[in-house]
Amino acid sequence: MSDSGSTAVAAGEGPRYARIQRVLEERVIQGTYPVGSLIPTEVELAAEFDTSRFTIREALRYLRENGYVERRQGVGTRVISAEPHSTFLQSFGSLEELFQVALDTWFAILDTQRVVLEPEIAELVGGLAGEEWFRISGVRWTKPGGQPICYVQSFIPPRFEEIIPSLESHQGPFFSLLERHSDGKIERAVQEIRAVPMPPEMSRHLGLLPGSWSLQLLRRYLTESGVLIASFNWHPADQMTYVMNIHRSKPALDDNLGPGQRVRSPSRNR
Amino acid sequence: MSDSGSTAVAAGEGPRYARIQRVLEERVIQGTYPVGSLIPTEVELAAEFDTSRFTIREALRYLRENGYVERRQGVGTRVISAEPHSTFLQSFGSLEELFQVALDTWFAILDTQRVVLEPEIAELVGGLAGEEWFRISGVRWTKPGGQPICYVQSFIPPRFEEIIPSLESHQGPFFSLLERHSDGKIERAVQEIRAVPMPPEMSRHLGLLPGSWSLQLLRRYLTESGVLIASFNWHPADQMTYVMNIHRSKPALDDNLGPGQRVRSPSRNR
DNA sequence: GGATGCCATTTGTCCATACCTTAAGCCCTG
DNA sequence: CAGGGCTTAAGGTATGGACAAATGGCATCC
Repeated sequence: MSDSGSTAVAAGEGPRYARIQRVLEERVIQGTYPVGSLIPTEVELAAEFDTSRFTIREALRYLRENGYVERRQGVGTRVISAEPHSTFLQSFGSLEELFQVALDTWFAILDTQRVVLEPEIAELVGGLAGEEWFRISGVRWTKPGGQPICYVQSFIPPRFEEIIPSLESHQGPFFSLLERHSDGKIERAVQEIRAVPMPPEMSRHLGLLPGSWSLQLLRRYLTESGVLIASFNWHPADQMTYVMNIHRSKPALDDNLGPGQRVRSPSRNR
Repeated sequence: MSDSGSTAVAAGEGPRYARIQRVLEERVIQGTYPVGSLIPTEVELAAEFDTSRFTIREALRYLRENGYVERRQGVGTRVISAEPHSTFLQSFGSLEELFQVALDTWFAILDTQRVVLEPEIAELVGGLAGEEWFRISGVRWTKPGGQPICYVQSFIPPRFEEIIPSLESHQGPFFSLLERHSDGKIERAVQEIRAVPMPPEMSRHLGLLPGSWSLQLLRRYLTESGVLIASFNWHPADQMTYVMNIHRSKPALDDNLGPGQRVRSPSRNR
């Protein structure tokens, strides 16, 4: 189609570095520069395109930011992928957005216990069977005395023993308080979503009939020293939809659709 | 705490642009440069830090990439946020990752129909009540004659009428074929997750008892000209967990945990 | 008073050059 | 043959300059 690849500055519009960037990108995608190989050095490319090293670096910056190449001082620029990295994203301005409801709602603790992890639970919360963790159970409400939203059980590893009492009077998400008393910041979170029968005790607390079902959200917040907290949230199936927005490339900056969960209008029963 | 903010090059290690970058970031966070205001020009900052414009630009690049400021030629650098943009994100190398199972599994079409959208469905798929869309129903299997994984209903807007026949023999996800015949690329996808009773007809096709429950995933793929396709996936509740990984700042490049869904081992019954 | 055009300001692009840091390979030495 | 030091090559950081392009305000002209 085009005769790009010739040494003449590539056809096209826009600044020089952008044109060179497109040529280099195509060479990577086409395999002219195979994955795993080193592409020509900055000086060589500058000579080929009859430009300065500055302009070449600007073009290579794009290739690096899009995951095509990695660059190392003393080595060179190596192709690591023939296609761009991460074309779709879901973004969260903060971890609270994962749990957006927390801000407008009210949480009542029912009890706090030391519990020994059974093998099944241990696997889910990220601990070892037999360890003694803390378990805080409670119900989230729209407002004090209002509608129940979900039943919550949070499992907290034993190393936070001193913090447990202060959690009971804490406003806001538990993980943010724990993060302040932890070595490192939260690096990662994992969320698992299932449909499970609502356990009888929880049905009672939420005012549901026995045998009803729930959408269960399990979130583990992880620091470099391990699990910070793992929380189960049982939502009545007919009141909960988990919604997520995935964007191409760059998330819209002004997108306040509130990624995360939304409570379904209670009219839709079946 | 520190005496940063003085004109002397900020204490700290690393290259000059990185030190300046930290100073400027702090000024934005602290409100020394209020949101909405213009910060000093590149030339002024270069004079303040006794460095070149290049170094200042390198520092400002960081502020821009992290959503603190926006820059416009002829205007200047304006503070748009006192906190970094998008501190957590979930990344997808491709849209197929949302639906990772599709690659290793096999889809059997049960029927294709023109259907008039009822108001309730119309809202979910992103169409208007009364429109005539196409509905393709089928079952996804581990392999031909193997275990059923989920029941699928895909709703496709009328403008793709000519494509419908070729979908029946198409390998791979429908949306990728539709995208090729569409005006624009897929810009956005929305996924909604619910726990709903498995409709009786689908229970039969999946070999389940009546009254069983499902984890329902609804995905809408959107281009600039509207909905490309909307698919409902009903997974037997005890065989499905939807797992998502959220990372701080930069997604791990070598993270092949396979974000998306995983089929739970069938041993875990209750 | 309103439209138009000019001009100063500010960031965007680009150049030539220099030195530093890192990495890898080579050679010399023990 | 092994180890350490030297050389070389590459990208990383930095300077100082120059011109281009976009913007917004000001002055001017109708």
